[in-house]
Amino acid sequence: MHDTLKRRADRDSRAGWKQNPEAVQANILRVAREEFAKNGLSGARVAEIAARTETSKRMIYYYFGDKAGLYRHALEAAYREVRAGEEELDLEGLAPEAALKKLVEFTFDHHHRNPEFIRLVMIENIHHGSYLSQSQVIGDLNSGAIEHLGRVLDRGRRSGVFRPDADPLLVHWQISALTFFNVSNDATFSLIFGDGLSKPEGQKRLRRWVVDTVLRSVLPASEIR
Amino acid sequence: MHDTLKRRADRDSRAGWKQNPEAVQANILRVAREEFAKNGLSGARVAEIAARTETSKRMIYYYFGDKAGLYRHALEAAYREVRAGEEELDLEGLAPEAALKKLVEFTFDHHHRNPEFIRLVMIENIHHGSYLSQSQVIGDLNSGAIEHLGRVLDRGRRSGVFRPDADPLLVHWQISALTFFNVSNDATFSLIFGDGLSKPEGQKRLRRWVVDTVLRSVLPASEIR
Amino acid sequence: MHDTLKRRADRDSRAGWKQNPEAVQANILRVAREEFAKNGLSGARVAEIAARTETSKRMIYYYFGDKAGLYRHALEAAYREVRAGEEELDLEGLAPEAALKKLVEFTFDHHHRNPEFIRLVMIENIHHGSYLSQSQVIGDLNSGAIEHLGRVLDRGRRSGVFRPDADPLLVHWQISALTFFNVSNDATFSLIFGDGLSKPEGQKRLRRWVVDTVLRSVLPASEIR
Amino acid sequence: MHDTLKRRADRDSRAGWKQNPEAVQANILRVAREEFAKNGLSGARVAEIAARTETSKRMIYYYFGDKAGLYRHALEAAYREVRAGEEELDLEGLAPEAALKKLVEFTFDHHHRNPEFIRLVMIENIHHGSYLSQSQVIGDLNSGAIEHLGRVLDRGRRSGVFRPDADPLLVHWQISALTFFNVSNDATFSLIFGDGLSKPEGQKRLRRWVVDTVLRSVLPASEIR
DNA sequence: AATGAATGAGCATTCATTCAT
DNA sequence: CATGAATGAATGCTCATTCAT
Repeated sequence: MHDTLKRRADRDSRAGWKQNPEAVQANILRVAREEFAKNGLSGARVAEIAARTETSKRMIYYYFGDKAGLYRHALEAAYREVRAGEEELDLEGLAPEAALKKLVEFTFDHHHRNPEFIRLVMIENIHHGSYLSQSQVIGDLNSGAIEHLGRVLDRGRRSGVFRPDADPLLVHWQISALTFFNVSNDATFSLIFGDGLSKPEGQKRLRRWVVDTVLRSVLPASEIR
Repeated sequence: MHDTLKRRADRDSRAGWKQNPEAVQANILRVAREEFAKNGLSGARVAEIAARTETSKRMIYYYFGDKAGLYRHALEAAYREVRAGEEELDLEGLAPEAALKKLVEFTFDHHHRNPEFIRLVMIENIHHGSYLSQSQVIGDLNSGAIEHLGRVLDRGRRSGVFRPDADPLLVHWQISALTFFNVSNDATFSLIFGDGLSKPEGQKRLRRWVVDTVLRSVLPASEIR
Repeated sequence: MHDTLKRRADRDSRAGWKQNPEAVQANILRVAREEFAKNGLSGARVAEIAARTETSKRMIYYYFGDKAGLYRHALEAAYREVRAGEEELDLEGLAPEAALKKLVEFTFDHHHRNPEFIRLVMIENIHHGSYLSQSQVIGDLNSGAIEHLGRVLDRGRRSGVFRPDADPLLVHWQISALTFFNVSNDATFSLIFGDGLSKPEGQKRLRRWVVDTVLRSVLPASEIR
Repeated sequence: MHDTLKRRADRDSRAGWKQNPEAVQANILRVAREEFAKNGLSGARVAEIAARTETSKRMIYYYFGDKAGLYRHALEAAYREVRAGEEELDLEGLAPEAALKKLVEFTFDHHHRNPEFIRLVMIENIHHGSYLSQSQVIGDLNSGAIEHLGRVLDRGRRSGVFRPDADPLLVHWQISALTFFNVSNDATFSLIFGDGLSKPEGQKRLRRWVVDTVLRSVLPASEIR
């Protein structure tokens, strides 16, 4: 072990992660994501974020420039994490229908488990996407998802289990809509129609219903009428 | 004609709708809805709302108590308007499939034409529905939509064109998800996947796709496999 | 006495000058001028100005927008006051030489008695005149001074006591330079060359010297050689 | 060649003037002078100075203690440079009138060419000379200028071309005032009376006018009346 | 001698809200 | 009912300066 590394390790075990820029930034970003997700961009308070951090308000400005910069970085980090999760999903070895089913279920579960990410995206839409548009990460986001899905649909089309005009963009849009709405609009939907679908049992039904809906939507027309 | 009414009429014809409580309140609510929809609850500024109003800041507090009260009233007004729109829709005279199609198309178009309402609902979900829950209107909202849809599905089930387990709540949820997401997530979706689906041509395709998806989802299982 | 005036008077004697916008603004401006003159634009503290005021920091922003706006108004007010002082000076009844002498002495004394004004002008020059240039008052400042002096010089030229090419702009410039420098550079000059000229006796000598210099500069060339 | 010197030379030829204390300090001082002249003492930013420097913020504190210390050193350096310029002026070989003329012209031109120095002096006066008073250089500044001028005036007095009561301090004061004001108050004067005197042609007129004024002021009284 | 990281006190400014008339 | 004036508690942000290596 190098001397400097040893010293840093010593320090870290003593004074925590201080004098360790990456850790400080990660710590700030984690708290910022929570606060922005909870209160929105203008609703979040820099002082509150700083207070919940292991460092000071000053460091937020040192690393992220201003509140908007912090928000942008938190948003980027959230997107990057999601992207990383999607990468791990291996659909190539499955039959087309099973692969599509798995993808929908994964997305449904992912969004369900990550309401913070959903809320950040809601907030970003409230702001007309103006912060995401300034970010570097947008470019990276496009490629993957559609291509993955495209390959699955291709295979299904060739084997005749999917309709020939199945469009990966539309299917992805549909999966997104159904799994996103489930989290994003839970509050108002429950208020108006009761929380039956929000409870574990309801979520199970909903999950099956969503999977079924997506699969049906890509079946060959002949299979239906 | 009563004296006071006469005076009011005089005043109205002179200074417009001033000194006319209902009109003043409506004017405030209209501006408030726009501002809240554009900037969110904490993002909206009472001063800005007042400035765009034909009256003063003081009147906002006079009629609505505080900022939260104004927001709640604006939200209620928006929901009430939507509700009124749904009432007008007459599905009883149509065949089940045509009725369902019409309902989906109506909802799709309505949400598309009323992004302000969509944004208010998004904002309310950001706030966990805590303002809608305090409102008087929630009670009125439930009944209608589901019952309407329920009757259509019933008729379809009886005539065998819809699957026997078609659940109006799930179908309504699905229609909401697809038509809501279309407006709510337009910004981020366009940013990531291009704005092809946002443009008129894309919206047409999407509309057909949504209708198709919903209809397929309620077909009898036997019809598919 | 009108009722409202009476009420205001009552209030004023009770709660001071509050609810009296002009007085509040004047009070703020007076303190602001002192603070800006003492510490410069960036050196002055809004909080400090507010503290020395009879009102609050909030009112400064209510009436003047921001710190720069307050500075601009304070600068304008100072210039306006000077202008008003110049107006009172009546030179028309005096012989040309006596009139010029009186003008120089008046300017010398005025600047000497109003170091705060001098300092504000110094500060404004440090800022390249960018605030004065945005102000409305600049236009009013030009006309008077040069014209007054021009008439005096005209009379002197005609009676042969002043040189024919005496230019009011240059003479004014000269008077300004000598009387302004006396106040503006007192600190450094005293430090380097001793404070003899700063003390009352020295100021008397300087005043005579300045008057003499100006008068000599406008004598006909023939009178000198 | 000593080893350490050799190393330094190696370093210097590689990394420029780094690791060369005098050069680093000079570099800092040059930038500091510019920034202080442009923005004033409180208006200047240590971070900005450091950024425009070839070294770091830490070095500023290492060499100059704090912001005030840096300002003081920058001010001193500026004065020292001016002083060095004055030394070079050789008036001894000229006739008294020619010598005085040359001195005035030199001062006028010098100030015109060195607005940064003028601005530093303005700033120091804004601060009541409190930094210059702590400086070591003040002592050196006095002697030269007045003595030089005194010898010229002496010679003129003896030959009868200058008035017997011509006081070198007053004449110096006058030269300073006229040439300093020309630069220091250019912004506000131009704003109020037009920029005619600021342009090259105007500066020529002003220069002649200033020389003329100073010369006339020291003529024997008998010569005038 | 040198550098990136860190700090706390302070600063200009804003906001929802209430007062006085 | 209506309106300009007034308020205090925050809020985002900056600055000179020091620490750790």
